[in-house]
Amino acid sequence: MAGGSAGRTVASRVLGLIGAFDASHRRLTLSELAARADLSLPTAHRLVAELVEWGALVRDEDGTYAVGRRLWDAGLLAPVATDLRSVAAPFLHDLYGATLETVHLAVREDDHVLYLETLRGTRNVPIVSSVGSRLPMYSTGVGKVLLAHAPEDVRTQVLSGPLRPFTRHTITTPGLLRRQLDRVVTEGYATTAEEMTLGACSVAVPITTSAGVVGALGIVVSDLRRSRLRLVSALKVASQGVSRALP
Amino acid sequence: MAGGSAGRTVASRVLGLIGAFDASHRRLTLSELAARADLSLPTAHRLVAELVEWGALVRDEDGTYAVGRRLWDAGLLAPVATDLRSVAAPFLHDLYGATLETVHLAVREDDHVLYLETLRGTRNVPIVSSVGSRLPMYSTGVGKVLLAHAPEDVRTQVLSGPLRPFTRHTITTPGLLRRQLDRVVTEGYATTAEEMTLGACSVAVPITTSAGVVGALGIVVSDLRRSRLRLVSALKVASQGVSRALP
DNA sequence: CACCGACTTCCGGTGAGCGAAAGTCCAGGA
DNA sequence: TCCTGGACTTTCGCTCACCGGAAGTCGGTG
Repeated sequence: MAGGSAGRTVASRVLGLIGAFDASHRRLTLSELAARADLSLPTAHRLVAELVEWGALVRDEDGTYAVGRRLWDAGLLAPVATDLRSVAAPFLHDLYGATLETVHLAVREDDHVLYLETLRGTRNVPIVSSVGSRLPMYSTGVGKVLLAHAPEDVRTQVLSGPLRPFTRHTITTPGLLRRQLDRVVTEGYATTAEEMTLGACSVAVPITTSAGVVGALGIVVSDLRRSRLRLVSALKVASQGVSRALP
Repeated sequence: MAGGSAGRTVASRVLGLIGAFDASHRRLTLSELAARADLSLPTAHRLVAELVEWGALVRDEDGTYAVGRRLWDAGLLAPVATDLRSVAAPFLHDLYGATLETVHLAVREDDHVLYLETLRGTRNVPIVSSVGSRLPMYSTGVGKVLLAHAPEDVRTQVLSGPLRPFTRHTITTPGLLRRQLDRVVTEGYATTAEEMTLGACSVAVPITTSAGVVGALGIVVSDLRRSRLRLVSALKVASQGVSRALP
């Protein structure tokens, strides 16, 4: 068997096909799938046919492929902070009802924020996060909260890593960021001002249990100047509620 | 190679392992996985190790396996009525805010109801449905709505199939059920009274577009007698809103 | 300490899977 | 109409990844 294909297992090829999809590639043609999974066209064809038959992928009438319902089912069974999510759900709704702004529940995953839930507000604020998306910690409200309460090695790593600017307001100076994080701990909440997306500001608070900070609640608005204290109060109430209801 | 294992593809074994998990089997030991996927222990061991390495499964510290974060990610990319879900989300929140009861968004999948979203109310009403669950159509509010507006062959199939009773109030008489469905069409909403679960009643209305009925909105309460008309109004308002916002 | 059940590793035979190549299909232009 | 190019589909024979019996490991238990 020629070249780089030797030694790869069938399982890895199947997983490669599934992993070929991502948030910006929800639909792929067979050729794209083959290329992204690094498979020859016949191999991709054969495996994809089997995945479609099982329901892991679906083939659209225009010939493109997408993730299928059966993988959707399987994914829902993943124990991704299930306790936190189910406990927090009603409080997220309360927050949404009280503010009508975009509300987030997030946890730390290594050196990124993982968004577990987002309730999208009706106002016209640009939102880049959605359920399942991972964003940097230094440029988001929930991220700053989680980073401020993360173990020292994570904080060091993020602060010493490249702080890529997303907008002209993104904080790219480690010293300034660290001072902000210190203040997040003492004041109990974090804010961002157009640091991830122009036109979007955010506030966030930690969810604390006896085991420490297990997640963060955040709200995204177009302008913080007037509403900051009101939003912080609402977030703190919700966060207390979640903490109390957690096992 | 001996026996029934011949002819099976590696891909089918991998998918069998993923499919071994379901709502009542979220965690499985290696032996259970092997048995449920019909694999020998060494084969299961080898494949599972590869799935864990990729992130499709996770191994808990107690040795049991569960669906991993990477499959959760992939599942979120599935185009499972994404338009309907995103459009309906704010209206579901409105409904929840107005009633504080459990709110459902569901579509028909063959002869079952598939629950796309559920917002769980704070009242103490027993709820068996959750996102991704499939329930019969004849014993749920959203199910009756979707069945009443389903193609005739689906209606016939459900009515002639076994109507298994879940409680003593489940409707098991095809004639009675058909009369109810006719009334659902004329009155524009469906109700159930402890037909799926004792202590849970429901109201539901269709979401209608130019292409016909594309889904249903439902509310679950402990008692319908007083609030029926109020809930129907709220549901109809929300349903109109979703219809208008759908592409 | 022997036993048990569950998991892990080893290893030789073999058939599932690989990709080159040929075939099919369709859309767009000459 | 025929040609052309691109994308997908199918065939086929070689070969190496995979399978499972068997043996090894490990922790718990009487």
